[in-house]
Amino acid sequence: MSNETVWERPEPPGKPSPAPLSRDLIVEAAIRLADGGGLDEVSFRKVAAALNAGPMRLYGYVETKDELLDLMVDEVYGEITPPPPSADWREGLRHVAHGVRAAAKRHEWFIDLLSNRPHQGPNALTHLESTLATVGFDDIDEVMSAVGAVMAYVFGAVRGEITELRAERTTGMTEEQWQRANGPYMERMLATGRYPMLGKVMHESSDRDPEAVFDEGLDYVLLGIATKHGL
Amino acid sequence: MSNETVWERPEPPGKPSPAPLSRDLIVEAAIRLADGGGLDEVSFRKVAAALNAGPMRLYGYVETKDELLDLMVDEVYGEITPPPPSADWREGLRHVAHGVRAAAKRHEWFIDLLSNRPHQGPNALTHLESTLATVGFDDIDEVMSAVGAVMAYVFGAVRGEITELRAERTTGMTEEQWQRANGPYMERMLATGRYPMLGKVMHESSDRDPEAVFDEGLDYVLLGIATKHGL
DNA sequence: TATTGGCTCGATACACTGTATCGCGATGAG
DNA sequence: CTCATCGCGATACAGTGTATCGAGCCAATA
Repeated sequence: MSNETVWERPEPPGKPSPAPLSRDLIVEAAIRLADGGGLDEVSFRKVAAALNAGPMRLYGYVETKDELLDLMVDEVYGEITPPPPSADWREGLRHVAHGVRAAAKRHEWFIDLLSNRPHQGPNALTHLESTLATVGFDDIDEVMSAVGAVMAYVFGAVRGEITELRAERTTGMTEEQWQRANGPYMERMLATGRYPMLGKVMHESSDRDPEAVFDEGLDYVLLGIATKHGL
Repeated sequence: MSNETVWERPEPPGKPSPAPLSRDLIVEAAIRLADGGGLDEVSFRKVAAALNAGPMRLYGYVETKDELLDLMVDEVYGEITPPPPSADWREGLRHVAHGVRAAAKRHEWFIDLLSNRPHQGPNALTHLESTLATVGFDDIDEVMSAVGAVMAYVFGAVRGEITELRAERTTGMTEEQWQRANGPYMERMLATGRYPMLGKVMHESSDRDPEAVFDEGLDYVLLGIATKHGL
């Protein structure tokens, strides 16, 4: 007869697992889903299913879907390491910029959630605090101005990168396929002769490492700040 | 007996008006709805209703909703006037930056549609062409780099402005109401003592004209470009 | 111990979305 | 006048966020 202990009992099919839930577990699951398949995968039904729960159960922990999205955003802010205190303002801002870029590349949906609501979560505030702190200017208005400009550039640049990245992925994997898909349309456009500069860009420009392009733009901003404030 | 001609026959209530339709009419209606009530107002049903048509009728002119959104975006690009040929690169880029900002403020939904797909509509291409053309650098890579950095900043900055604007509108109309609504939370946060710089910003910084802030950031970028390329 | 109260969970429902399918009705051709 | 064609839109389907409410369980009280 077989009455050995079953160490890993398979869940009875009817009631999969009444695992305890928490905000963090929900946010974690939502992020995992979003990382895997984009923001479309984040619905209360799908998140709940990923946690073996009914959709309505989530409302005990999260008021509304917008709140869940806010929590996801704040979680990403928490992943970004602050600049070391030893860094001067240029190094510090560069550190922050790269941190945001890296986080946004890990979580492509992050950049899509920027327009919804201003980010006032604890992690976002900590992130902002450390960013402000790394810029040691005396005049607080100058600090805000510099940080604001850098952040605006960073968000704009990262969004551009991700949009392009998504487009490539949609059309097909390779650059070559993209050329074949959008080539005819662009060729027709260029053939009209109304876009000489665009033609030059497409034919003569060297396609460079995205990170180098990002850094070059960032350097413009930092250099401009330094020049203007005489640093 | 009354058999006079009825010159203006009221539409029979069942069939309001079989007005002819076109892509442009549809896009125009969609933009009007979006301007009035945000992107949420743009659904095939609502757009069609605004044109006295059934929802399915639109599919004769527009393949999919994403296409409609693309058309709306391109229409906005068409509203932005190119810089005058006489402008040097700084004036030209400033002109473009202000044009984009103004357009995005007229159509707050515009900035939300940037992440979806790269903008390859005819108006967007024309816009890009004139932007490239206004930067008369010899090296095409330098042109791209400068234009890319400026556009990244502009989109990031404008998005920030609009996000803030929306937040103010959501919480309530006035700044004072906002203070009362979010004040307690922020005060509690600041009271922890973990955000000294943030506290300084909130208490000591002068709240300046958004356009001046935008211009200052833009000047950083332009100044950086000029300095780096020795102009 | 029996009962009752409360609370947690999720099934159901509602209004809405984008879009596929298909039948009706008007319009043009023979 | 009849027939065919085709554009339109009613209907349907799968999905969304979320309000409502009933069932079931757990704990405390009689």
